Amino acid sequence: MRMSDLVAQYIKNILEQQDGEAEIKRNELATTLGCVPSQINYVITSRFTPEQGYIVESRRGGGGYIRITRINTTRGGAIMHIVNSIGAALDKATAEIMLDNMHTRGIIDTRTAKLMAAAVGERAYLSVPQQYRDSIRATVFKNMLLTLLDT
Amino acid sequence: MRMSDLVAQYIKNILEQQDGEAEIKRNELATTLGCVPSQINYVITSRFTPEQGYIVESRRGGGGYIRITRINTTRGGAIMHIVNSIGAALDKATAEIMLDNMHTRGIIDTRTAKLMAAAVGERAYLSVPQQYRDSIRATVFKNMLLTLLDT
DNA sequence: TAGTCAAGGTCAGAAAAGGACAAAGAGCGT
DNA sequence: ACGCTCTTTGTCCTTTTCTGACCTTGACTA
Repeated sequence: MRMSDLVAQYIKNILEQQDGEAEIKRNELATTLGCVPSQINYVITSRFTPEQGYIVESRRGGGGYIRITRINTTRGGAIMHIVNSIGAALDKATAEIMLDNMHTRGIIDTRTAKLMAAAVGERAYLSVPQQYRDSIRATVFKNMLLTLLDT
Repeated sequence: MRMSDLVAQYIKNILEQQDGEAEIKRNELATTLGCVPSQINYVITSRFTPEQGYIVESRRGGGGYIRITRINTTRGGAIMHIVNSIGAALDKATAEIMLDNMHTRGIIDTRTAKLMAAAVGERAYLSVPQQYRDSIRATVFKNMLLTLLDT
């Protein structure tokens, strides 16, 4: 398993146990998991962004910390938030992160996540020139998200 | 025996042993079988297509992989039949008829039908030239259909 | 207040994978 | 022999992860 996944999982566990709030010490966690400290930053910037529904605060110096908070919203609010965060284009990786997130937050079930992932997966767009892919993906994704609102 | 057949065979063996799911490392497999890495791609795109009942996902970067999932085609005979009846292009009207049909036959529920309809609706394709729309729609639709069979 | 130590932050670069695509080769039917 | 399709290979590209060197911030203390 990738180090980054391990770190992400570790943090998610804490979030789960502590009701959406995890406070960690960067160096300590790095030592515990056996990685360099900057790896923690990498994981946070790649997997715990605002787009993905997290707020990250931190403090340097003695007694410093990194606090990760999961944003709590209603289902509809969360979906609208995601819809609004999608611009004219959307790449596959971002779409997958969003789906994964909605899934872990219980907004969509596994089946739905897979169905939607199939609709935005790269393999569905091979027949069309690069330049168009991310824009169709964006609209397809948004349209699907909107239907989730009235269920 | 052709290299491509060998590769296909190898993957099928794994699928056999691992209950329909094979996760491979492209470079590793290429080395094992003594071929260039891109040969693996060729085999996948030519022999593990949606029409043939396979879902393929992959990831780049450190710890990357290619995962091939075989769909249970007997259980989903009806769906596979539909997948194969779709050619390289699919217009919105036909897609909707298919969805309606599947819904009536109880193959998919209302929610799923709506979700899928959103993914193939004309609104999602406005940003792309006409000539491409029906072909993307076809692949998006096929890919989604396959996930319905995924256990 | 200056100095020191304890955090965390940044960023660039290397490494690890897989993807796309074009060109060349092999086979096969007519 | 010719043309068409399927295979094979190689080259270059993109994405994702990992690491380390160097920077900034904050608390404490002499």
